[in-house]
Amino acid sequence: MDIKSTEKEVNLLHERICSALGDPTRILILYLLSERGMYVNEISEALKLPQSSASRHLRVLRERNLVATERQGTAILYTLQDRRIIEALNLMRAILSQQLQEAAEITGAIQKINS
Amino acid sequence: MDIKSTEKEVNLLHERICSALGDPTRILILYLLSERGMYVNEISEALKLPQSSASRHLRVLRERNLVATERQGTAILYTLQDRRIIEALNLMRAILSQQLQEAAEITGAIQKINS
DNA sequence: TCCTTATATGTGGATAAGCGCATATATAAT
DNA sequence: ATTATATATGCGCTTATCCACATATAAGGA
Repeated sequence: MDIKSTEKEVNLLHERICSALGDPTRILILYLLSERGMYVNEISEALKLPQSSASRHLRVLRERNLVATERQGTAILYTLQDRRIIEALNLMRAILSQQLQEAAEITGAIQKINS
Repeated sequence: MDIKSTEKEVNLLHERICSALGDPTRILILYLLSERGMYVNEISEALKLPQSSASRHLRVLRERNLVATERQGTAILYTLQDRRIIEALNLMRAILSQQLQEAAEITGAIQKINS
């Protein structure tokens, strides 16, 4: 039951996307960009981040080809490279909301027992 | 263009799934489990991991409700909690394979120019 | 050219993640 | 009770990540 080395390489690449998603701020950025392209300062204001932090997070996303950039004068517009990343995030959101619902049901059941 | 605090909380939870996916070994484990339930030692052998590493990775996945456990005698069977996580991973894989394809086309074009 | 705006990066410090070794715990069998 | 098997955890170490401050770069306008 071994994993082939080629498959391992794909999964290593795979990990490049996943670890980019491993930071909550970057998830928020992706959701922001899913609505419209934005400039660095817009993002840093929306998320109340120091400009340098926003820039660095965006760099990670760009290095992993999750966002694209386009210079417009002195500003740089960041946009989603591939909207399917939002689909992937929404799938996780669906899993989460089900977990939360189940947790609430358990909490409710416990409260019933205790009352 | 502010993010509501409730939304922020959801995204924090969200991050719990994503950061679990942020490790290549855990991605491999999830793919293994997508085929069938497995015991810790099976996983550690398949991935050539020390038993303690496999156990720790599985704990992370369990704490985030991505896998479920069931004791069977002295062994513990790990299974996927929600197959949609594999859908999410496959979406990322699709994004990746497109990126790789585009990269190959660029490489090919450069080789043509240079020849 | 000098100044302003927008973005990127160098740096240091704090925190977390991952690893392997050794050891502890839990179940089952003799 | 002792032993064997399967899994989990304590520990120290190394490495990676994130942050915020200050500074650098890049483009545009006066």
